[in-house]
Amino acid sequence: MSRFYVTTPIYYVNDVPHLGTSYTTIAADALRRYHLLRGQTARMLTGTDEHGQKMEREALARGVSPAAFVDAMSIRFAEAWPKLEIQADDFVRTTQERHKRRVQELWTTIERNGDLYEGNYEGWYCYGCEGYKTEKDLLPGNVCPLHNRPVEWLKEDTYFFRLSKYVEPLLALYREHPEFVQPESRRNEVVSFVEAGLKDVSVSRTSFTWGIPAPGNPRHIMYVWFDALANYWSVLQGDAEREKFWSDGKVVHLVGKDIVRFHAVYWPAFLMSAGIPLPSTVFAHGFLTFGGQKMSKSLRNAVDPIAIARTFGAAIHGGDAAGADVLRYQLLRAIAFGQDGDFDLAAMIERYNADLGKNLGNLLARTLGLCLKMTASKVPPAGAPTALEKDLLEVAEGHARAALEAWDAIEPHRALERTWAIAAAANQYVDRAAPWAEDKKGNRARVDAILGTLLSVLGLLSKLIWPVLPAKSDEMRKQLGLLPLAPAGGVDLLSGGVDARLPGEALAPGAPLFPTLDEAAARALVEELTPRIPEAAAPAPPSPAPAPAAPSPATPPAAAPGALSYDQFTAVDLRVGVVRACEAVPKKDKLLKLAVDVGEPTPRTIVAGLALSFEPADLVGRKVVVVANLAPREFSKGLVSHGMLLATGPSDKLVLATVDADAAPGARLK
RNA sequence: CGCGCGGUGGAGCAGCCUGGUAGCUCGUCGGGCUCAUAACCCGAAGGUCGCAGGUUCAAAUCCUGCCCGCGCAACCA
Repeated sequence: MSRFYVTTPIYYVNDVPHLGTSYTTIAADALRRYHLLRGQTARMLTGTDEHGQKMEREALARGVSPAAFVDAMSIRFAEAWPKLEIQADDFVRTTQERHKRRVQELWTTIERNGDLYEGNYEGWYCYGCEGYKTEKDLLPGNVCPLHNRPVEWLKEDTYFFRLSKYVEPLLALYREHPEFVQPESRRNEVVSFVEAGLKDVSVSRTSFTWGIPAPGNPRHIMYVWFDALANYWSVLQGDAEREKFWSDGKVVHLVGKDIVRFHAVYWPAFLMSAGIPLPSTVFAHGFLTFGGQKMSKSLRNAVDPIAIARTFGAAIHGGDAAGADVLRYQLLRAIAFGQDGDFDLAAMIERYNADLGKNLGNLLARTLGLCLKMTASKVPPAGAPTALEKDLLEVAEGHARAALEAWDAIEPHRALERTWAIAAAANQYVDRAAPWAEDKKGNRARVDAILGTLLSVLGLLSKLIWPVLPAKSDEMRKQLGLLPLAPAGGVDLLSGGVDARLPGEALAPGAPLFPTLDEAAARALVEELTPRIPEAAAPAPPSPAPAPAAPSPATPPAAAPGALSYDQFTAVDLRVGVVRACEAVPKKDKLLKLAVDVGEPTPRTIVAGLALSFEPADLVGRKVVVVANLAPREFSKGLVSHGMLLATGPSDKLVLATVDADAAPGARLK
């Protein structure tokens, strides 16, 4: 019996379960269910990534221990997924002992095989940024552009992994197993990245403690990616049956396209080094937009997939599970898996009405309605098939086969397209066969043959939809007088195509499976589900006053909003400046780079978004008001602004704040 | 030379890897049926597959160049 093992990335515990992570996790669950239906032993893993310096800081900032902090955060993920009808077989947390122990073993193996060596990571370190800078990030004189002060050359002890050794083995892997990275566009990206050569990577840090210590040298904490990637493998270890998923199964890592490189380069290299078999496939899906808008951080937090499921479920009188099913369907049907896509509420409702309501739902309702009238809601005796029945069955089984192939190729959108083609064919068939006309003619045998065929096809459909719409599959099967699917290992429930039903079995017609939403209901639903983004996102009118260079999150809302103390005001160093030179900034069509004399030995470089309102030449000689003590801001390599000009108006009709005639450059405003 | 994605009937998309009558959903128009969730079925209108070259018997599909959108990145400091 073959094994199938699918994983999602482990989500950074400081994040929330949003639409993007839900998308990956739903896809993983659908694949798990598909393989179960095929009689395979299928296993799905998701979890949370809980280590790292950022986590440590975050916890300390709240005055709690990192361990307590991640406990509280992780549970939000564990609790979210079942609400979307996702049933992971395991939920890994990188802070779990079972994981840590195995990662340390992995480390030891790699070290023993000679692929780890101690060295030190050297670089320019900015204490302000708390991070290393590369040469190109720096201004002449090795000054950090953000903090306007010199960086220091620091050395930190670290272990390196000999990634450079694996260029050829990795290229061979991609060549011999083109399915290892999918889709192909991502594979090309990875191949060209590796072809450009690989440098050894630093895999430990000594500057923080919240992580897994290196065996034998606990001063070193494993770099988070080393720790995190290993989860897919670590949680299977120690149990003979579970280990077989890795050693003798198909292993699929589902990832977002942003983290392909880690999964398709680092991870297989680690495994090669340790002599552990490689996963079968790293499949990268695309990114989602929401109603055509990019998923900004605030939007991402505002769009709650669980609320969408709940609200939709209520709107169709089906409960949370029904709503989750519809969300799952929309995500997997409307977006080509592997490509970027848009999630649009109105489109979801439209597709719900069309595909789920009018096509599949109505097919079930009309069939059961016919049976109620003509067979007393019992499965009729089998009848001799005519060309109509043969055609339908042939078409249905052809689509079913194509759907299975699509699932095998990890193309849920195609699998669903083919599945729904069966329902469409069955609707056509009802019209052609016209059982109501046969009934009027008193042609019992024909009526029985037709309705029996429809019931069989509906039975097939109830199975094909199960990976994506598990709750609705159960409901549909109940109405058809069938038990809910409970795939048991070893039996391929989809190999048989259309199964005939036993005559006499009772049907149980019920409420519409997918009641359609009329225009008013649809509008109300979109209205209700459209996220309200907190006021921060509202476009602020251009203000002549600079925002105070606020020590932001430390002091939250308690203080009177907007009111500055006198001291705060005087902290803003406003000075008179004279523009000495001005030029456009290449490739930045809104920006001008100015040299402004503020009474200092050399004019300051200030970058301002004035290009839509002024020609560079018109500004030379103008007297302006400058915020002189604003933190420097880097726009691109080497282009740093040391101050801000005051202006007002829309961006294409700005008016500069200025002062009367006599003020000298550098004069302070008060 | 920053990275990536896209441009296919009115709207939204698939097809492109593995060239061979341009497909799906919605919308529009006409008809049918009456079992069904104002549903379903049939038919029609509507497309220079961004542009220009090239390869080929044959190009939406492969190659080259260009144009136009969008996302990311450090574009109002």
